[in-house]
Amino acid sequence: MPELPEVEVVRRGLADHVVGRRITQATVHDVRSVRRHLAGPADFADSLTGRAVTGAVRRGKYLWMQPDDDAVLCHLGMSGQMLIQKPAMPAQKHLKITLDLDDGMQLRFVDQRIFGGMLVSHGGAVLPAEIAHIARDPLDPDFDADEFRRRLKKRQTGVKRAILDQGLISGVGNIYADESLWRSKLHYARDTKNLRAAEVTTLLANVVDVMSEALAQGGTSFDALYVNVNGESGYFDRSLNAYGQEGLPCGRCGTPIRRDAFMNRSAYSCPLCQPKPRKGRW
DNA sequence: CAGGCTACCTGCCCGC
DNA sequence: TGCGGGCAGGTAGCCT
Repeated sequence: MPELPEVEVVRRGLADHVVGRRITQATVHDVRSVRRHLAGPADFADSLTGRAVTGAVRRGKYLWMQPDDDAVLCHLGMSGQMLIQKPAMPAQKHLKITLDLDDGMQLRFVDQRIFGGMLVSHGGAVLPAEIAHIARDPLDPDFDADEFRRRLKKRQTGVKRAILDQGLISGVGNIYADESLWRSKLHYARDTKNLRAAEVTTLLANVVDVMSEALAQGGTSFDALYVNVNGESGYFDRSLNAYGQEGLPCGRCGTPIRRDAFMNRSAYSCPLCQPKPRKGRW
C-alpha cells in the first residue's frame, strides 16, 4: 500500500527508535514474510541476533536497516506496517516478525496480505544486491533528472506505466502517479515518445511536489492499514485531487473525475483537464 | 522491450 | 445471513 512518502515516514520512525539499538532476538511468526530470505527463517533470525543497527536507509519503496555492512531489507507490500511497541502489547492478528531491541521495546512487522517481507542481505548496507534494479527516487539528492528524461523518451509506452516502473523512477505508486498526472494535466495514456520536454519537466516537478507535500502530512491513510511506527495515520488523503475521487468534481474545472480500469487496477483522471490522447494527434 | 496476465494474500463492501 | 465477485497504497515472473 505504501508509496514513497509512507515508506519515508516509516524510515524516519526506524531512525528514531531502532538506529543505535541492538537486536537481542528475532522471531519469525510466519515464514511467508521471509520467503525472499532464501537461506530460510532460522538463518534470518540467526543473522540478526546480537546485531547493532547503525542506520536506516530508503530507496523508492524499499527500506533497509544497517547492522554494520549488512542490510535488513524491508518492503511493506500493500499492507505492511512497522510498529514500535512494548512486549506487553497483545500481538496483532497479522504479526509476522518481531525484533526485540536492547531498550526493552519491540519492532513488530505486521502485514495482512503478506505481499511485503524482509530479508538479510549480506554486505548490502550501501545498496542491497536484491534491489540493484530499482532506480533512484526523485527525492534522492543523486537522482539524475536528465538521465530520467533520456530513458523516458526511449520508452514506447504510456506515461503512467512509465512512472510506475520502479526501474525507471522509483517510489511512485498508483496514488501519486494519478495525483502528479492530474497536476500536470496529462492523461495517463499519453505516449512517452510524444511528450514535450516541458511536459516532462512539469511532470517531474509535480511528482516531487506531491510526494513532498504528502510526506509533510505524514503520508496518505485511507484506513488503519497505513500508519507510522507509533500507529498514527497520515492525512494527505484530504488533499487528493484525483485518486479515489470518482464522480467528485475536479478541483480545477468541476467536471466529475472518472475511473478507468488500468493494469488490473484503476486510473483516476479529469476528462476535461486531462484529455485522452487521440491517434495521430499527440 | 512492451504489455497482458497470473500469482502471491486477506479483508471489506456490495448485490443477490 | 451467506456467498460470490470486485476491489485495494505492490512486485515478480511467465508468456506472446
